[in-house]
Amino acid sequence: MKKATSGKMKKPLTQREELRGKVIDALAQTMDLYGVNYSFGQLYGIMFFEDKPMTLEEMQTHMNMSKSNMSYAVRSLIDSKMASKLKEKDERKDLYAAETDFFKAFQSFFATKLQREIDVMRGALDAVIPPLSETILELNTSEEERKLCLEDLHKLKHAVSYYEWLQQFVNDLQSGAYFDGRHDNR
Amino acid sequence: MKKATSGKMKKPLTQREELRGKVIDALAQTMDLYGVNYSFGQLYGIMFFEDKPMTLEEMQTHMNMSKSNMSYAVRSLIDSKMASKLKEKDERKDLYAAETDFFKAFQSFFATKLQREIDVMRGALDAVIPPLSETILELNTSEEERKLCLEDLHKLKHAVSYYEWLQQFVNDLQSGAYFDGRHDNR
DNA sequence: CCTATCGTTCAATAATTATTCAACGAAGTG
DNA sequence: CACTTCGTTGAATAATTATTGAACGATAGG
Repeated sequence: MKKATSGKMKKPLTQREELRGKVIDALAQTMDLYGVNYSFGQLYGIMFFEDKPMTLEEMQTHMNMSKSNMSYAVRSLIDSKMASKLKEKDERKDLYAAETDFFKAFQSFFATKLQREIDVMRGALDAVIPPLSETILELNTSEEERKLCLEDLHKLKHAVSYYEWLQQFVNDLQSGAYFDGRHDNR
Repeated sequence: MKKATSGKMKKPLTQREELRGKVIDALAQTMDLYGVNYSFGQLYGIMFFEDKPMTLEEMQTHMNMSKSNMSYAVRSLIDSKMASKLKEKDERKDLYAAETDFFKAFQSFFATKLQREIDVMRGALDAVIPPLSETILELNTSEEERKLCLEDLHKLKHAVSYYEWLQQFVNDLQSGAYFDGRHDNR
C-alpha cells in the first residue's frame, strides 16, 4: 500500500504546488493555442518543474492518466522537440526529460512547426505552379482563362517568396540569431 | 433556379480550380497546425484566391456550409487578423476581405497568437512570483521548502526573461523589422 | 408602421479527437 | 527457456469541438 487507506482522495496541495499549478495551466493553455492538446501541455509543465528525467509511470501518477496516453503524450512532445528520450534507463524503464530552457524549448517548437508548414506549402506550390504555367503558355488556352491563371500564378509566386523568406527565418531561428542580446544562462 | 436541374451534383472542376484546391488544402492543413480548424483555413484559402470582398452568402456557396458557421468562421479569421470586415456593404450584406499578402497575413497571425501567449503567461507569472518570493522570505518557512521554492523561482525568472524577449520579438515582427531584404510588392 | 432580410445566438446533433483498456511483441532476469 | 515488465498498438468509449437549424433583434425599404 502506498500512502493511505484507499483509492483516491483530494490531496491537500501545498502552496507551492498550487502556484506551480497556475503556471502549468497557463503553459498548457498557451500550447493549446498552437495545436498541442491541453493535457499534453500540462505534462510539459510538470516535466518542466520536475526538472529531472521521468518515467512513463511517474507521468502517470502525476497526471492521473493511463500509461498508453502518457506514451502518446510524450511522443507528441518529442515530435515538437520539447522533450527527449534519454539513452539511460531507470530499471528497465525509459527516461524522458523536458527541455527546461524556455528559449530553447520554444525555439525548437517553432522551428519544428514552421518547418512542417514550409514543407507542406512548398510541396503544394511545386506541384501546382508548373502545370499552371504550362496552361498559360498553351496556345489553345482562352484569353479569359489565361487571365485568370495569370492572376493565380502571380499570387503563388508571391507565396513562394514568402516561404523562401520563412525558410531563412527558420534557419536563423535555429542558428540562434534572434537570441543575441540575451540568455542569462546562469 | 441557379444552374442546372436540381440539388447537388459533382461539378466538373476546371484544371485551375483543381490546382487552387491543392493550394487551399495545403493552406488549411498548415493553419490546422496552429490551432485554426481546417474548414476555417479553407475559407481563408478561398478568400485568398477570390481576392475581392465576399459576403457570408458567397462563402456559404463556396464552402457549402451553413451561414451560421460562416459567420463563426469569418469571425475567427478576423480574430487572427487574417481577414477584416469592410465598412462598405453590398446591398444590405456585410463584406469581408482576406489579407492576400502572405507576409502581412502571417505577420498579423503570429503577432496576434504570440501576444495572446505572452499575456496569458505574464498574467500567471505576475500572480505567482510575488507569493512565492514571500514564502522564501518568511522566517518560518522550513529550509527544505525554501530550497524547493527557490528552485521554482529561478525557473520562473528565467521564464520572465523569455517572455520579455518574446514581447520584443512580437514588437519587431509588427514593426516589420524582420521583412527587410524582401517584399517584391510589385 | 409593416415587411423582408441580415447577422448573430443558442440548443441540438454530427464529427472528430482524447482517453482508456486489453492484448502483444520485445527485452531483461533468473 | 520460462517469467516479468516494459512500451506500443488497435479497438472501444468518453469528451470535446464543429456544424446545423431555428429563433431573434436590428435595420433598411417600402
